[in-house]
Amino acid sequence: MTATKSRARAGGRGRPSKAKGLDLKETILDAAEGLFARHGFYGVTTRQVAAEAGVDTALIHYYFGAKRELFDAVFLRRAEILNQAREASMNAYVKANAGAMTVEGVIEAFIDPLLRISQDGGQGWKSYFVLVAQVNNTPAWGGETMTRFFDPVVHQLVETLKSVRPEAAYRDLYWCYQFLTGSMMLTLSETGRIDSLSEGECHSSDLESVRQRLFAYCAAGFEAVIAKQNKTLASG
Amino acid sequence: MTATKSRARAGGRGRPSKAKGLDLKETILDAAEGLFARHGFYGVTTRQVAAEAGVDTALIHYYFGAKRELFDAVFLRRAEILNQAREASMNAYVKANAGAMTVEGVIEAFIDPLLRISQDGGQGWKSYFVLVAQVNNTPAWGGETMTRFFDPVVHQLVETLKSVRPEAAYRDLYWCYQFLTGSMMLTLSETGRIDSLSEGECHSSDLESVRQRLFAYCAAGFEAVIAKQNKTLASG
DNA sequence: TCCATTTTTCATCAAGTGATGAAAAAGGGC
DNA sequence: GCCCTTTTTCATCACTTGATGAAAAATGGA
Repeated sequence: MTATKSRARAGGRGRPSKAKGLDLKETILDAAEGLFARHGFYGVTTRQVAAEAGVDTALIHYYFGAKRELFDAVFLRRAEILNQAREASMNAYVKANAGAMTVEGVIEAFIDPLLRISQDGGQGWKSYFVLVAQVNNTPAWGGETMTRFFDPVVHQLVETLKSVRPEAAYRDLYWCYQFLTGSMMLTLSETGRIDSLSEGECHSSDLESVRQRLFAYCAAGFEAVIAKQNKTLASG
Repeated sequence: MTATKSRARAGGRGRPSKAKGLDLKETILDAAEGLFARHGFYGVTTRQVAAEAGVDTALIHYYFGAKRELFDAVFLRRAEILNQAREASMNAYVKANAGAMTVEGVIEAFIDPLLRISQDGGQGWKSYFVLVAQVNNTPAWGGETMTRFFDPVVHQLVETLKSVRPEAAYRDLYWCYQFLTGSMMLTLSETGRIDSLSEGECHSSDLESVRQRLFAYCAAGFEAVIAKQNKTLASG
């Protein structure tokens, strides 16, 4: 029943220092992020967020407006950082391997920033990836949200792959991207299912093992689909 | 505000024929299934389910008890059918190709029943797959639910693959299974994202195109990971 | 036809929901 | 020190939530 009061200052009401004000906004976003990730948008109440942040309910509306706007703020906060990291990674790869790009190299440049951020970015980023994976699987408004925030970098991936394998049809590249993103999102959300399924042989949080397998897995998948479809087309 | 009254009978209250009674139970499950799939467990109220089914709210509690029990009933209804179809498909493949099984063949036997059911089973099954994909990505209780219902057939897949590639480590097979299930679930939930992403080049509902690509994609991925890990081990 | 049983409806509860307006507290500029 | 602005709290609203008990209606067996 009582609030956690973990981070907010203890005494009195009224206006605190400007620094604290900004801090509270971030504290609210952190609390909301964790809760939304665990229980989804409808599974969380503004009161829970307030309690987790150690803040009055009204303060959330003061800073963010309606509940949905709070969710959007959570989603937006890290989306830009993510896009910049991925774009930079891909540009760096293209620049460094201009003459000798491989499918696997391009895919690694696309995925690896996310794995690194998840490993080094702390719990906030872990929650954020769970959130994105959840949105990615939400039929009602998830597709639109993903499109709005992440389309450009995906098109960059597809175009780069097209330049590496000019004979590949866009249709095949988009299907393969869907397969890739499904694997990637499920992996990043670290649901723990693989832990129990493998009876301790594998661990969701072991992203180093993922790195040793996912890039090669996806690259081989892309190559196989491209080869197969071109063969089918040639013989048809 | 007013209920849809789409399917329930029009007049009077009281006990209808026994056939109608069973029908109403199914009607409620259908309505709940569609709504839960679109908006998640917390995004749906029992009143919405009642309205969609054209039924009094109290009737839902009469038949199913608490809201969560209704959800479980929805999940359970098709899980068994699904497991039987997949198990039969894999057994048939093993029997027919005892001496000459391939990784791609096994994977196809594992996935194809789901694609066929989704194509031929009507809207109810489509909703159900969205629901499963959603649960699969739910960190709080999703992993446990998936484990409870779907572990056996997954172990059957892994064991069969192990018999085809005895040199493969279980660790690799489980990781590859995770990649596979991520692709498969996202594909089955038909979010429509690939439609807008590819600007009309691909369609979520075009499962024939999926069939022509997903099996080959996953099989190549498995083979690549197995080969790479064995090479790493040998040289390490 | 009467009666025990099952199904359906109605009315309502207690708790919780998102949201808001106004007052109180704390700064900062002068 | 005074006043204007910003931040925080309090009290509360109008509504929705999941759930239930009891009454009403329909059924089927004797």
